[in-house]
Amino acid sequence: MSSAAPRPPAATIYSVAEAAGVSIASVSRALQGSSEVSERTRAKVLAAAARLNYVPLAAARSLAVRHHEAFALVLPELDGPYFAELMMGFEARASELGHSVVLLMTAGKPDLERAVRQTATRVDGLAVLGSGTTGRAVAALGSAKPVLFIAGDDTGDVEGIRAENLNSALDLTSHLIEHGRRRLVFVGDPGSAPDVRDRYDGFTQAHRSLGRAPAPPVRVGLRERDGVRFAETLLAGDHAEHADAIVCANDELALAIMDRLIAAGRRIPADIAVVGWDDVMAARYVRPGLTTVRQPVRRLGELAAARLHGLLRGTPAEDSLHVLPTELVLRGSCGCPEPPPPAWP
Amino acid sequence: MSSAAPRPPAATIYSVAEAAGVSIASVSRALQGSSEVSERTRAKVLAAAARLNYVPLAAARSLAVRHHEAFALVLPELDGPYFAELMMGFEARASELGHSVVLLMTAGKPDLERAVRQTATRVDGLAVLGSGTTGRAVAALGSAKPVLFIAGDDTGDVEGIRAENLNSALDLTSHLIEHGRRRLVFVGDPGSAPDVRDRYDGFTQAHRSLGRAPAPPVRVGLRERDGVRFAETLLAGDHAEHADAIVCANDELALAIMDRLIAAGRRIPADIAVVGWDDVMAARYVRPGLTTVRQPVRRLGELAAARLHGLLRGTPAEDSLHVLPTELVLRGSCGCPEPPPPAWP
DNA sequence: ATGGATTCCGTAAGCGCTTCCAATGATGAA
DNA sequence: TTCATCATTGGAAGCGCTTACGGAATCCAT
Repeated sequence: MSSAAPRPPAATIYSVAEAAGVSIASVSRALQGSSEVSERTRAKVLAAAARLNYVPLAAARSLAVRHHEAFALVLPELDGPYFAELMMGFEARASELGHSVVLLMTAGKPDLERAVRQTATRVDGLAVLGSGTTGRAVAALGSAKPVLFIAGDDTGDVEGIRAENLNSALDLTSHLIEHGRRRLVFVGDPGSAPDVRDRYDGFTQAHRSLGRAPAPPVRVGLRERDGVRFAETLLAGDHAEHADAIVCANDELALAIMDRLIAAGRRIPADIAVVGWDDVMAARYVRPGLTTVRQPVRRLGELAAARLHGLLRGTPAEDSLHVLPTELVLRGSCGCPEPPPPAWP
Repeated sequence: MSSAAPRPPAATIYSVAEAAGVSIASVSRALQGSSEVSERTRAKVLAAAARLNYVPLAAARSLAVRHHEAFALVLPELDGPYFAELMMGFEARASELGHSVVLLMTAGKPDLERAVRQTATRVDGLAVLGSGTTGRAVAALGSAKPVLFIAGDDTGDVEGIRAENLNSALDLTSHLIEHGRRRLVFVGDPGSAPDVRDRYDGFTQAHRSLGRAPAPPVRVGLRERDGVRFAETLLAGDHAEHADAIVCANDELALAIMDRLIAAGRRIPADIAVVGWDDVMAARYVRPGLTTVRQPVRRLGELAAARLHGLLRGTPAEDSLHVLPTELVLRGSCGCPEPPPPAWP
C-alpha cells in the first residue's frame, strides 16, 4: 500500500538515443519503421528502447504530427446493453484502426459545451449519441473536427448512422394489428429523440395504411419508473379508450409496464399485448417473453468508428451503410407462441 | 453529406495573443486565471479567445505541464449493468476532478501489453478491472504511473478497491441453509477472478461454520451459455448429489439456469433454489424474482476515480474506503416471499 | 522629488517528438 | 584513382503551450 511511490523518470527519445549511441532523429525513424535506417542502427535502437522500456509520449507525438490518434465517444448515459454494446463495438474498431477512445458522458454535466470542446482538443473526431442539448453543444464545435451522429437526425451537413426504425416499427405495429389488436397505444415521447420519433412514425404509418387513425403518443420518459407510472394510470382507467396493445419506445418501459399489469391481474397477451424495443437480456427471461426489436448495436458502434476514420481520410460515405437493418424478435407478449429457448453453441 | 469539409485552422495561443494585442504569456495567464494579469488585459484576452473560439490544445498543454489531466479505465469487456454503472461512476467523478477518461477494452486485443502501454502514455493513471492477462500487462508498466485495481487481488504493492464479497456470500449461503437447504452447489470458477474466489470462500465458510462440508465448485464461465450448459448437465442427472440450491457467481448464470430448470418442469424455489450476484435488471422481472447481491458498482467507479486522483497528489489511502459494502436482495428464488414491486418516487 | 516596492507584462527556454535539409561516408563508374 | 551517386545520418526547426526571469511602469512613503 505504498502511497507515495517514487516514480522513476520515464525514458524519452533522448535517453534512448543516448543509450543507442545515435541521434534522436534516428531513434524516431527506427521506431516509426517507415523511413530509411540501416539494419544496424535499427537494431541498436530497438534494443535500447526495449531495455529502457520506452514508449513515445502521445502528447509530444500529437503535437508534432498534429493529430491525436484518438476518437471521442460522447454518450448521454450508459444504460443497459445498448450503450455497452455500442461502446464495445466502437472501441474495438477504433483500436483496430489505431485510435484510442476517450469517453464523455453528457448526463449531469454542468457545462456541457465546455466539456465537449475540452474533449475535442484531444481527439481527431467525435461520435455523438444524443440530440438536444448534446447535439447543440457539439454543433457549437462548428466544423473544427469531423463529427458523426449516432441515431441522430439527418441534419444534412453532418454525417450520421443509425439503425432502421420507421419500417421496423411499421412491421411491428402491423404485426400487432394482424393479431387482431385494434386499440394500440404508443408509449414514449417522439419529441425526446429522433429514433423514438421514427418509431412513432412507423406506428402511425401502419395505422394509416390500413385506414385507421393512430392514437396520439403517450409522452413519457424511457425509464422503468415512467413505465410504472404509465401502468398505474392505465390501471386506474384514466385512459379513455381501453387499450389492447401497448407499443413501447424501449424494453425498459415495456418490462416495467408488463410487470405492473401482470401484478394487477391482467393477462398478457390475452387481455393486452405489450411490445418493446432493444431486446435487452431481461426480454428473454420474463414470461411471457417480450416481443421486441433487436438492433445491431455493436455493429453500429463499429461502423461509427470506421466512418470517423473514413471522414478523417476523406473517404466518401456509402449511403447504404448508414442505416443498419433491425430484426423483429417475436415472443409471447404480442400473442405469438413462445419460441423455444435459444440453443447456445 | 459533405465528406471533405474544409476545416479552418484552429485558433492557437498565438492568434489569440495577436487578436488581443498582447503576448502569448499574457494569454496563457489570463486563461489560467491563476497568475497576475490586470483586469484590462484579462478582458481583452477573454474577448479575443471567445471571438476566435479558442480552446488550448490538450497535447501542447500536456507536454508543457507534464501531465495529461486524463485517466484510463481498462476493462475486460462490457457486459450488463455492472460495467455500465462502473463507467458512469468513474467518468462522472473523474470529470468533476478535471480529468478526461480514455477507455481501453482488453477483450480480443492481440497485443494487450502494447495497448496498455500505449494508453498509459496519454493518461496520468489507470484504473484496471481484470486480473490474469490484463493484470500482467498492467504490471509490466512497472511503477511508471499510478495504477488502481478494481475488484482485483490484494497484491500489496498496488492499491485496489472492491466490493465486499466474502461476507455477503457467507450471509447468502447461510440464508439458504436457514431456508432448510442442505445440498448447495456453487456455480462459477473461483480461479477465474478474485471476486468469484471470494464468493466461493464465503460459500465454504458458511458451510464450515455449521460443521458441514461444502461441495466443490462447478467451474464454468460467467455467461448465459455456461448457465444453460450447466442446467442441462444437471437435468441430465449428471450431478451426483441432487442439489437443492444453486449459488451462482453472477446473475447471468443464475437467470439462464433458472430459465432452463423451469422450462424442464422444476419448481423454483420449491424443488430447487437459485441465487445470483449483481442484481441486474432482469433479476427483478423474472418469476420468481431472483435473490441476489447488489453491489454499489457506481460508487465503485466513483471511488476508483477519486482514489486515482488521490494517488496522484500523494493522498494516503484510507483503508476503510477500499472495500464497499454490498446488500442482499431477497426475492422469491431463494424461498423468501416475493417482495412487493418497488415504488418509484 | 526620490528611492524602493509592487504590479504587470514580454522574452525566451523548454516539454518530447517528427521531419526537412544538408552533411557524411560509402559505393560504383569512369 | 577520382568524381558523381546514393543510402544514412545528424542538426535543427517547429508543433502550441507554460513558466521562470527580468524589465518597465506605477505606486507609496519619505
